[in-house]
Parts: sequence; C-alpha cells; structure tokens
Amino acid sequence: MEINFIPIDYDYFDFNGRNYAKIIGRDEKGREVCLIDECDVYFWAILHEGVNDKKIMKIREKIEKIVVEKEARTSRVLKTEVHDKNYLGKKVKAIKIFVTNFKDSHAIADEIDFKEINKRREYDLGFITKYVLERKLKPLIWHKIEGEILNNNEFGGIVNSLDVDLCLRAEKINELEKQLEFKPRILAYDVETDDFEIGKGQIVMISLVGENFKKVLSFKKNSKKTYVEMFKDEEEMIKGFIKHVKKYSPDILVGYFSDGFDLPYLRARAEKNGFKLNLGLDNSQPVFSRGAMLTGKIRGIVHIDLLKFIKTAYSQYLTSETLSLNDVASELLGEKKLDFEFKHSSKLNPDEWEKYFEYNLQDSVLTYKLSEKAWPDLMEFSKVMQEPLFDISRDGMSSNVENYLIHNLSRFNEIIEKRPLADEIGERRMRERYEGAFVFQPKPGLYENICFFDFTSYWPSIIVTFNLSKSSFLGSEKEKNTLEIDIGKKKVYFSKEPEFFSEMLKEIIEKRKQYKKEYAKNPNPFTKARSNAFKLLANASYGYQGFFGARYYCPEASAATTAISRDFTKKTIELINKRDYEVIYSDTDSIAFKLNKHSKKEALELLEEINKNLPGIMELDLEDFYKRGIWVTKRTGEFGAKKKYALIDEKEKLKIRGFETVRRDWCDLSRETQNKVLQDILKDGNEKKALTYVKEVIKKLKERKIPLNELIIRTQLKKPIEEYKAEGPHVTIAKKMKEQKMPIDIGMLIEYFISEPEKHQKTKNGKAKGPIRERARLPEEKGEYDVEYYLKNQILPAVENIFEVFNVSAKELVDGKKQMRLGDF
DNA sequence: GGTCCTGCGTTACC
DNA sequence: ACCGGTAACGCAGGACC
Repeated sequence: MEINFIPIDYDYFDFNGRNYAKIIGRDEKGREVCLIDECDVYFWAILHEGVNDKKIMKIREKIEKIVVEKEARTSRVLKTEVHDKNYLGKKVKAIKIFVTNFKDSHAIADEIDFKEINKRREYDLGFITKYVLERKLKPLIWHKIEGEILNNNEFGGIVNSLDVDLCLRAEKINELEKQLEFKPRILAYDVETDDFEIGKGQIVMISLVGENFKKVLSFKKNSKKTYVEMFKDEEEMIKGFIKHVKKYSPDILVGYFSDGFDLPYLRARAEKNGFKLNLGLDNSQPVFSRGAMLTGKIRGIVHIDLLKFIKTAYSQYLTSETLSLNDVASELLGEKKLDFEFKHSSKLNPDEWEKYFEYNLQDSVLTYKLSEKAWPDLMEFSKVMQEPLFDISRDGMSSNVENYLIHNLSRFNEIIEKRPLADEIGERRMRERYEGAFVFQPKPGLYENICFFDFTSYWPSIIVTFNLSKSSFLGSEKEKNTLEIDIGKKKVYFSKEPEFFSEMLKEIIEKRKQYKKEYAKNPNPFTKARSNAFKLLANASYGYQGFFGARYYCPEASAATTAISRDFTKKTIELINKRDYEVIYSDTDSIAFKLNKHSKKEALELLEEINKNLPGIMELDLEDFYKRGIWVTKRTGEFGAKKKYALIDEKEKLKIRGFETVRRDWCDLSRETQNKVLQDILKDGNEKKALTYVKEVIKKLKERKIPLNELIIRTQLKKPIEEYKAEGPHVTIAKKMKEQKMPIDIGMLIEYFISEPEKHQKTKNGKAKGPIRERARLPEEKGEYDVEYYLKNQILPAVENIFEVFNVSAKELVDGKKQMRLGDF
C-alpha cells in the first residue's frame, strides 16, 4: 500500500526488547494514520589516535559480547562497524555500536571503558531525534510511504487499541517533491474551577472551541445558551469532555497555561472521582513530566500550551506588559477576555452564571484564534528544527539552536557532542562572567539631525567571520596561523579552518536573508514565519555558546565575540568622528551621531566606505535618520545615563528607550506624564508646553483629582515570598494577599499604591518615616494615596532629568519659586 | 534620628 | 535552569555620627 503522509505526533514503544517508532499523522484525504517503523539504534566509541587495526578488532570483539540486564530486559550489542568520522572538526576513527534497545545505550556505553577509547558519544540522544535522523521522516513534511497495513494483534495488540483510520508498517519513506497543503484540526479548551490549587476544588465548567465548534460543558446550572451542555455531575462532565475531544479528533489540543493548570486539574479531578482521563488515542492518560515545569503529553494528540510557545517565539516582539491571555490576545488579535469577577460557584446568581459561561467560552475562543495565528510559526519551527510540535512548542531558544545543529551535523560527518552532566553544569555555572558589549557614555542634551547606523546580526556575523566556536577553539596555546584574541584576563586562540558551527550559522544568516526577500516578494504568514525562525536562530547562536547547558558550550568563543565587537565598534566611532560627524551614543551594535554640516547622502557614502573595509560577512547598515533626540543625566552623578534616550523620526514617530515611560514598574501617571513631556519636547524642541503640562498634573495630584488607578504600582513577584532577603513593598503586599487567601503565584504582577503615613509613621515634623512597604496598600484597600510620595518618588523623578537639559530645575516645576527645595511644596 | 553607602531586586537595552 | 552581558534606579538595611 502507498499513501501520502504528514507526520504530526511522534511516540515510541518497546516490543520484544526492541524500539519502534509510532507516528500519528494524516493522509491527503484527512484520514488519521498511524505509522509503525523502526531504525538502527547505535552510538559511537571514538578511538584514540594511532590505535592499530588489530587492536581495534580485539576491542570490537569485546564490545560485541556486551550484554546488559535491566528492568527485566536484556540488551545486547548487535554488531559493530568502524568509520572515519569527524568529532569537533577533527578526523577520528570511531566504532559504531549497534544495540537492541536505545534505553540501554548508556548502560552499554558504561561497559566500554577500554583505554584505547577516547570518548563515547550519541548515547544521550532521544529516540525520536535518532529516528528522524536515521529515517528522515521529518515532522510536518509530506512523505510518500510504502508499507503494509496492520490490522491484527501485531505488536502485542498495541496497534489494535489505537483509535485511528489506518495503521501502516512503513517500508519505504520518501519526501514528496511537491508538498501538499496541510491545515491541522485544532481544538482549544479551558476549564473554570472553584479553587486555584490543582485538584482542590471542583471543575465548574469546561469550554471547547474548534472549527465551527463551540461548547461549554457544565453540571451545576442550566442555560438557555445552545452551546451549553448539561451533565449530571463533575464526573459525567469530564467524561463528556473526553468524548467530545475524541469525536472532534483534533491533531492539536491547545490551552493557555494548560501544562500548569487545565490539564493537571482535569487529571487530578478524574483521579479524585476514581476514573481515568483516557484522552490518548490508545486510551492512555496524559503523562506529566516531572521537573521544574510540568508538561502534559497526550498520546496521539499534540497537547500545546500556547503560553510557552509565545514566551520563546513572540515575547521579544510583544509590547504587552504581561503574557496573560488577555494582554496577548488584545495585542495580537485586538480582542479581550470578557469581564468577570471570580466567585465560588456556590455564590453565583443566575445572571452571573450566564456571564460565567460566556467568559469561559471566550477564553477558548481567544486560545483558538491565537493558535491559528501561531500555527505558521509552530509549523516552521518544527520543520526547521526537525523536532516534533510537542517539543518545539515548549523548547527555549537554546534547544532550538541545538536541535538545528544536531539535525544538520550529518552533512559534516560529525559525531554529536554529549550533553553536559549535572556536575559539569554546576562547574559551568560557577564560571566568571566574561566582558560583554561596549556602551558609549553619552553627553546629556537635546540633539538635532541624528543618524543611526547598526551592524546587521553583529555577533553572529563575528562568529562566522572569525570562526569562533568550540570546534575551532585551541585553548591558550599559541600555534602558527591561528587567530589570537585578547579577552581581558588572557589570550585565546582559534583555528582559521572553517568548521561546522560557523558554516551552519552562515547558512542560517543566508537563509534568513533569502526568506526575507521571498517574503517581501510574496508576503504570506509561512514565508514570514520561516524568515523569522532563522532570524531567531541567528540571534540565539551567540547566547547558546555561553549557555551552561549547551552541548557546544564555549565561553571563550563568546568572550572573543564580544571582544571583537567592542574593537570594531570603537574603531568605527573613531572613524565617524574623524570625518567631522559627532558620535553621541553607541550600544553594542549601534552608533548614533550628529550629521553636523553633512548631508544624508554623505552619511550614506561614509557607510559605504566603512563597509568596504569590514571583513567577512560583517556589515554596517543604516538604521534611520532622526529629527531630534534627547539624552539625560543619571539620577546620581552628572554623567549621561546609558540605555536611556528618546528619538523622533521625520514622520514624527517616537522611539523611547529605557525611560520610565517604558518601564512597567512605574505608575501610569508618571509614565504618561513623562511620555507627554518627551513628545512635546521632541516635536518642536520647546520645553515650555511640557512644563505647563507637568505643572497641571502636579496641581491635579495635590488636589487629589487623579484617580487611584493611575497611581497603582505593579511589580512582579519573581520568587517564593520566603526567599526574599530584602522585603520590598510588592513582597509585603503578596504576603497580605496570601493571608487573605488570594491566589499568589510566582510571576504574578503585584499591584499596590502608597498610602498616607499614619500617626506612628511620621516624624515630629510630620514627615513620613520608616520603610515604604509599611504604607503599601492593595488597590481595593481603604486609605488615601500619599500625595507627597507620588510627587517625590513618581512624578518628579520621571521628569526632572528631562527638564534639566533645558536648565529648568525641579524646584521651579513644583511652584516656580527658585529658592524652594525639591521636597518642599 | 538623620545621612550615607551598599546590596537586593526589578526591569530595561541590545 | 532551560540564550549572554550591561545598566539604571528604587528600596531596605546597616554603619556611622
């Protein structure tokens, strides 16, 4: 039998001690297909240099006799072969050791401790990764499969228990030259519960949204809404949920924070009610991986927690201040969650019940729409990294870089480096920090006619141009014809021979350029997503080499990369100044300068001149021209503050960096006031209007005409309350919330305002004393906001450095009297 | 009780 | 723990007078 097949979910099982891949996907008619396949399972023993053939034969004989007994399973070596391979770019002889079961690779590798063996590698790869490498059945790519239909009790009945349309034993696998269309069946879900702690309260309702499919399942309250389905009790409702999922037969079941809440909650309630949450295509329950972060896996259905993917793939592009469903949906979809104030279900009136149903449904609607929006990125990530959707939807960028490397190393005949072990990770984490980017000390002031240059993919371009990686790193010993880099404390050396890391990174950068062009020519979500995947890979490659968990960890390469970048940036600044421009700022890969008497055209000619002299793939680019820009002093000291400036371009568009305006831990009033001030000043360079505006705000504040919601301060709780050495206001509030049984989670934004000091919180002269946290109040708590605090700690700090540029002091701001001091008003 | 300094903590920039 | 270093700045908390 022959079918066209697109693999979606990858799994494996053991039968008679051997490993089999079990892949769920679709054929072109949309039928759900299960493919059973197997592949060679092996790892490598790399020989020391100069071991003779006779010795190798002896070692092979010994290896071939290895038998390991483990968990009622006997694993053995099937055969060995000798190959010429590369390891970290160097030619090596290696013994390829084929074993019966990949799970015992490690145990068998442990038995191979002969002195002729230098390293053992690739016993730490996951089976699915190995399988994709060996059989080249790549995720979300259409393949032509030749195979035999399985329908009886083959493989001990595993096949028979599967709820699929067709089950095939794969024989031949070939990628289709012309790829077909594929649109996954996606089902979004969301649960509402009576308690926030997993499994503690009942699940009140469950919503499900798919294509032309909307349901809210409940057992507590009837509704006239047609999408609400009633059940007798919680157990029946959850069983109804399972039935709907099975009937809809989704490729992807998607939730928002569902790894951490919805799925474990469903599982816990099923357990409490004494039945199985048999969502899997083989009727298995979801499997939760242990570890810091839970992940819920359902066999045969790809369970995706969209929050995790949004974190790695989108958060750098999002301006929303949290990654809550509401914030993300309103930014990406322009749609919000419905308003609903949480109440225990026993306290809801009929009206509130109806609202609750709508609210619950809307959460799934948003999750569904977000998943449709994210689908091109999910698909391209999976295709580029060649790992299943389940994994890439949860992986961080370091894993993505590593997976890309792993799946492309065979082109270099490379044996894959091992993952660091726990003690090695510990050591790596202890290492000293290396020096990073150069940041120019700006002179405070208002500048006109500014030009910004930036280096395109600066660090990646340096890694490629200078060949900086673990496999080119030669240590601290000087050799002939090597690259010497001074990284501060010592000199390090790199080979000039091209090697796989920089070669691959070069490809990544080229592909990014190519797909970017393709997207410009033919804009569609998939070309955009592909271009973006390569962009993110290139950007993460530098961080990867300095990341303690990386297989190809090389902090010396990272240190050399930043050392070279500092050098080029400083040299370029010198050159620009020498040409009678004036550099006013620079951070990492960007340089800002005044055009002075030069024209824009001349600046572009200068750019060309600089580019002619840049080596390799390094490239300086025009970022933009700006009409005006402002740099301010640091709050302490008279120097210009780094990473804090505001620009306005020729279309009057503001670009604000680092200012309180863009910091979420300042109250809205100070952020908005500062924003207005920057706008007024940059638009026509006139500070008078801004001054009037600020005075108006101060007046309103003093008269208490500013509503409390503009004075709420939001700070994220970053760790468990007990772990704080210094208790800031947000920690005090978090404690208070916990006492009031409000849900407290790490990562939450804690909201509070500062209230007026009570009698015991004042000094004799009536000034506030003691820690500020003691005056922090929950937004709904009683008490007046403290005008003095907001003036001194929120409004003035946000604007005084800006006015200082115009020689307007903070004293004048408050009431115009010159002799008054900052705090007196 | 006030001032100064240092370290913690958060959030930004690139 | 889940990519790196650089930097600003509020607040807590202790030293010092």
